[in-house]
Amino acid sequence: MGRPLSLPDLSRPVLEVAPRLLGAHLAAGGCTVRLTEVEAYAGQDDPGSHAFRGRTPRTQVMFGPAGHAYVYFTYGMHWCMNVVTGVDGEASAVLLRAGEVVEGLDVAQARRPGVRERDLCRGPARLCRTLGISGVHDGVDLLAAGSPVRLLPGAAVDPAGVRTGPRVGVAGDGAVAPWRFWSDGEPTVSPYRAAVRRVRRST
DNA sequence: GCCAGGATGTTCT
DNA sequence: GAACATCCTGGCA
Repeated sequence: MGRPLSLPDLSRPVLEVAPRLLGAHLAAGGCTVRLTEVEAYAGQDDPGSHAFRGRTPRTQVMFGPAGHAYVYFTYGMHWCMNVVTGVDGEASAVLLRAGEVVEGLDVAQARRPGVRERDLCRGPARLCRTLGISGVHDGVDLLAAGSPVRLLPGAAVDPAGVRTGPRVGVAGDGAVAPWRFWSDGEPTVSPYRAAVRRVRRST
């Protein structure tokens, strides 16, 4: 702590930007969230990225300039939000996995009745739901003053408290880059759940 | 408390 | 047709 409160240059490489987004604030839907867990997706270099197989209508925002929101719909009912990083055309982004509500808690709890405060933004889909983020926010400029979703400077995080981990499920030939970043000791960071192949109900 | 399984629609092969 | 960067509910310890 104690470092000046400022946002990282989002046009830098995603693995550099991701840890520096911890502690930043995300304001939307009358609430402000302090980011506590993020995950980097490096586009062409990450088999787990939506953009790995190339540009599609769905992922075209990831290929655009940094500072925009890439919001996608998954599992039939959940929205997840990324912050596009890197230079134009690189398709890298940072998935916002978890956060803590620091402003507008009453609004958040009204939107999510019965949910404990620490669970409001514990998980990428819950974070979006609590903030009211959906597909209409796909591609918005997070740095524009008039945007419905804004990324703002927050509380600087002690680099020593930033923990990293390789993503399980992504096969790496040799060393695997630490894709996930989270603030140590944050109750809003959920334990990692190994990817399980879902068995679909037979038709 | 933890674990297993179902839900639900868009995207891509 | 199958996968999917997930969440919620119910059952059991």
